[in-house]
Amino acid sequence: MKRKVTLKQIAKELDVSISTVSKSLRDSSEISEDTRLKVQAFAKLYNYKPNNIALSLKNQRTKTIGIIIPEIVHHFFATVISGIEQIANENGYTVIVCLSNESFTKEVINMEMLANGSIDGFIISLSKETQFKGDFHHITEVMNQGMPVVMFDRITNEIYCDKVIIDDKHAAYDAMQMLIDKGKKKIALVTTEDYVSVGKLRTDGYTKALLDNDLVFDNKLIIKIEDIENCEVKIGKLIEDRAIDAILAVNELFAVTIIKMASKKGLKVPEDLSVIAFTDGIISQYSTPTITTVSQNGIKMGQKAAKMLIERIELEDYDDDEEHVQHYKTEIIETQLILRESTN
Amino acid sequence: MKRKVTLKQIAKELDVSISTVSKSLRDSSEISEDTRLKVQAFAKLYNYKPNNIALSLKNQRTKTIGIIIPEIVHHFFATVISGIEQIANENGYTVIVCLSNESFTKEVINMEMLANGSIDGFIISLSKETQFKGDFHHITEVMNQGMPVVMFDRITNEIYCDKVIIDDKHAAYDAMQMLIDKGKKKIALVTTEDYVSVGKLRTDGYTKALLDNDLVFDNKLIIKIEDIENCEVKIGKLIEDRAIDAILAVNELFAVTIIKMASKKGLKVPEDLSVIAFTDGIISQYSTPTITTVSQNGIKMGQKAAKMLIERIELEDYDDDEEHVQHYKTEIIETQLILRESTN
DNA sequence: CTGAAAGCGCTTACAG
DNA sequence: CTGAAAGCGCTTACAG
Repeated sequence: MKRKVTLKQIAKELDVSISTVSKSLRDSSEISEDTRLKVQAFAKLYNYKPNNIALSLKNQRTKTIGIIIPEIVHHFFATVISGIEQIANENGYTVIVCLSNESFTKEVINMEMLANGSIDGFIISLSKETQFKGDFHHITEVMNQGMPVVMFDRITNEIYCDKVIIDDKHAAYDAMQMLIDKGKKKIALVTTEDYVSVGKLRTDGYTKALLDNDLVFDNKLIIKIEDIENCEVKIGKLIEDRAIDAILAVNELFAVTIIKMASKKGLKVPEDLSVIAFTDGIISQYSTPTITTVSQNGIKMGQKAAKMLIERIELEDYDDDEEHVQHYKTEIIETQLILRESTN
Repeated sequence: MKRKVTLKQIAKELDVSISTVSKSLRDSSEISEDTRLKVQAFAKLYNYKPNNIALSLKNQRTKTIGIIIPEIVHHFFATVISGIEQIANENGYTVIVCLSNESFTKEVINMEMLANGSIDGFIISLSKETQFKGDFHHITEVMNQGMPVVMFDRITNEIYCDKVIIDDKHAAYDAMQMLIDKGKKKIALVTTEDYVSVGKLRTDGYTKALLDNDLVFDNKLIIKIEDIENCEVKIGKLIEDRAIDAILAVNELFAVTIIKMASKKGLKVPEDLSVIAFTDGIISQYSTPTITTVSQNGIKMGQKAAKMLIERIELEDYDDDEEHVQHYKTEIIETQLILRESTN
């Protein structure tokens, strides 16, 4: 079992100083070609690789990005990680992933844990509980320590930082307009509770589309679902009682449940009922019928977030400490309406 | 912008030595209650938290686990990460995730990157390309350096280390037996190429079940799919030409495609054709009809893998360096047949 | 009871 | 051209 070799060992073996070894390996012109080559050969032979931790401590940079998301088993978040990871890798960064499991406390603990030197910056999507409480002190705290943060998807306007989102309101509006253009008159909305930022925005878009088109806005056509487990009854009732001709759902799980319930009640999708969902995930592609969606390009969101964060990190290396103008940006990722079988 | 405070700063502020501060904060009995409390109060006020990187360097332990998986957008892998993360967190570990994207080279690069001090151990599921090449030098290398590795799901027998798998062969056998008991005679298998370890094992189970039940084994009923994109034709042909009454699919994407193609060809599932899939993911629950699956409990696999790794890491802290007997284990996670609408 | 020193693995300004 | 020293932030055996 040959443990990893260190500069010290190489130095001893070659009977030179540690400094000489270090400089040789970094191709310093200070060192004679002779010893430089000798050291390099030896290092190669023993497969020397500098210790990341030591470098991190020395450089005060870890070259790693901390990601905090509510759940990894949601396809959308997995997609975002995938995008982040790609850009991170291209730039020599690695990625630490922590899950809040929608819990405020776990989100805070994770952030504090990572903030103590483990990472150079955060990419975060807030947990439901955090959005509900409206307590963002953990975010401000790390930002005050000079650690850059970019938020995506589930954000808050109370924090001023880099953000990447889709234009949820606009996207909902467009989806609605499409349904309205197809002649739908009585369109329901199946959404989450208002404290989830994206849910609220999509509701706004829904409402605006109705009003702009002089259609009746009926509160009873909006149902807000707390958790997916027991939504079937609510959805069933909606379909039964209201004689609606289309539904906009804020995620594909809701949409597929709607389709199931519709079929149980003897309604055909899309003939009797059109369905559009937010979040273009696996389910939409494989359900029967396939589901028309507003695609949130998670990969792109992740890529963008990673780019913004890395830029911020590496910018800070220059004008360190200086109270420079922090020009934070909010990037809007374009959505796309992907037409499938659930609308006609 | 108050940057993170260090021991040094506290020491200076309080006009004591760094050692005194350090000891005070660790409740050392060497220190007088007086100064201990004073230091602790000050540290609390300034929200002092020890720097992880410095601790890692000092302790030669990072308290982080490196995960390398082929893809994060596969629900199964996301589940496993979720399980790992949970156990890791409970034990004070964080988790670094790297994706190989099914590429051998990326797998190697990621491993080398993490092996240089960033983590205490690996949990890995091999990329397809790695399994195809049969080149595992990167694994042996890190193991030789004394870094524990546990492999899950996509493993290799050529490496002797801790492993956690499901009994793929047995699970396939059971699924087959269930179909056979229901009177199915002509059962097809839709699988991956043989170099994917789990694909091979499931094929073995399929074959054995047929032979044990004195049914005809027909090579034409096995189709091997390289990638999901262009499998529809192959599957369509299978259904059309062979007059089969059931199909075992090695993942749910294949299964849902089978169902789609069957419906196109005018066959009803499960009336005309029963379908069972490996991997109980989101799709199986939401497709129409819902799909009977062999559930691979990813959460449990992740938990088990994390437990094994942490145990190994912390065991090594004791008998460091000693060439102790390395009693590696292979844990088998139980699978379960989840009956749904795609079988009758 | 307190603090100086050594050390984890590295880099780099400085001396010789 | 080479090496000793200081330093990143911490801990701990040892001296006083």
